[in-house]
Amino acid sequence: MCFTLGIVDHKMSIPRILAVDDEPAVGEMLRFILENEGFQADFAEDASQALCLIRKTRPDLILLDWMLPGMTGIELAGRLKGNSETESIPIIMLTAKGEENDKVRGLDVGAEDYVTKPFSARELLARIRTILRRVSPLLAGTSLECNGLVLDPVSHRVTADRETVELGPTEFRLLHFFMTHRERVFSRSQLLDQVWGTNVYIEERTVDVHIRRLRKALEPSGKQQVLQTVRGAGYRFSAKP
Amino acid sequence: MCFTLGIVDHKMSIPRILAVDDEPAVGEMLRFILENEGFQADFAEDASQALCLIRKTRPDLILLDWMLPGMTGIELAGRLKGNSETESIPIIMLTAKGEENDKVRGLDVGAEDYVTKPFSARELLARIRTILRRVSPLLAGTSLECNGLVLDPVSHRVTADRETVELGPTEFRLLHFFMTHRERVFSRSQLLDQVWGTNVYIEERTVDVHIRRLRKALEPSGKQQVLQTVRGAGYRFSAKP
DNA sequence: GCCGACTGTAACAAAACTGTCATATTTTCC
DNA sequence: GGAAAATATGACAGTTTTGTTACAGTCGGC
Repeated sequence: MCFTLGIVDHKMSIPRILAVDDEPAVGEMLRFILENEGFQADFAEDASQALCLIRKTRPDLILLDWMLPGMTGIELAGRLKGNSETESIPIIMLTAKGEENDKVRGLDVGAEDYVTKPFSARELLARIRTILRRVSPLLAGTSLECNGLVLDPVSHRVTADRETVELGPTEFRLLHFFMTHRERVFSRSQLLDQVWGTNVYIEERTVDVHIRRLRKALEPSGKQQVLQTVRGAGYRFSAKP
Repeated sequence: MCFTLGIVDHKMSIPRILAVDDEPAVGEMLRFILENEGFQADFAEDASQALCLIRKTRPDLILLDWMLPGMTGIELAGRLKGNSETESIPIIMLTAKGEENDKVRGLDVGAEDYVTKPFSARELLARIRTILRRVSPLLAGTSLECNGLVLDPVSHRVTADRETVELGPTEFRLLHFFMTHRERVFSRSQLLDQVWGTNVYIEERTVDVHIRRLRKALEPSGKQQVLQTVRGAGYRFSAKP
């Protein structure tokens, strides 16, 4: 079926998320977080703008402020859920603290989840992933790509020019971190903090060893050059030589 | 003096930012944004924890919620600004919307800037950069440019007309220093102090050698002319021939 | 309890960087 | 033009940093 094909096609690309909030600052914050995580982010300030964008961009998930001028978030949610074209788009409601009882109404109206403001970036992302995984597994993994090197967090798989690359857990996390923080030097100690976790006391030279393992795993594909040594400073992931 | 050496050393490293907010979700959000941007981020939930962390980590900048349990943010700010050890640490106050008049009090107490919640990540980062640039340009980490010659402290990379220039650590520091202090002559002894560090006793002629190496590295691009010899005085970085 | 995969550490090898010196080369001033 | 001073250049050996490998301990599954 052509329609299905279209959907499938779409599902292979980067998840598109629409944030709706009357506060532009919140919108920018959301967009920052989402884009940083590799999602495609759109932002609408009110319900009509949201509807327009939904029609145009067909988001895979919607973050919806409960309180909106004109049409409230709940009304908008209800309308989306009542329309066969849009009813399958999952919605996460954003509610201000203390509006707990509203959450029931929000859920009643068909929202998949709700998050109270102020929310933590990590929590929000976790919920987004959970829902995307449930609704359409192929989407949840914002797969990261860098000329032929692809890392898919969901399937926990790395490929170089379509060839599977075998990595241990640490190497995977290391590569994931690098691919989300490109063109930037990190000292061994920073890497230990960010990839191993804070307050772990591990020899700095251990980082070298894992870099080595990662390079070795990438070697068959020639992609090991993205992991660059910056003498005296640390390591860097970069597409440029 | 040893103390001075420490400071100089410190200024070359990554900016450390402390966020203080009684709402853990906000703290996580801040940390997420800051770390993602490459800052070193710490987080404190209350004033006493903040004081402890300030003593321990010596942050380069503090994000301070106006409203804190126990001691308010303003009180804490006042205390920091009253202490000679901490008075030079810039503070950005985070105030809730509608507390506009409080902003004056915040500034009175010595805060460098204020941001109203909810804030946009981009805005917050922009203000942080502005302040860091003002307080200590070396920390801000924006890339330096001079007709085609670009030095990016973040990726620790130098390019001349888009072509990567390979530099050793000392040459990198030397160029970095020159690009942040253009159109000015420096004697060999000044350069040794500023680039190598104080209390290092090294032959002055050594500077010549590193200048030579730097020039050689820039030669392929023809950019070596920015490093000019000032006979009898030292060296100068200049865009003009 | 055994096996295999994974980690961190240590030790050695290789590579890169550094400071110094000896020797050109240039500039300045007489 | 020539001497003296200042700077440029190239080579070298010591040092530091990084690469690489081997090994032992840990953990989970079977």
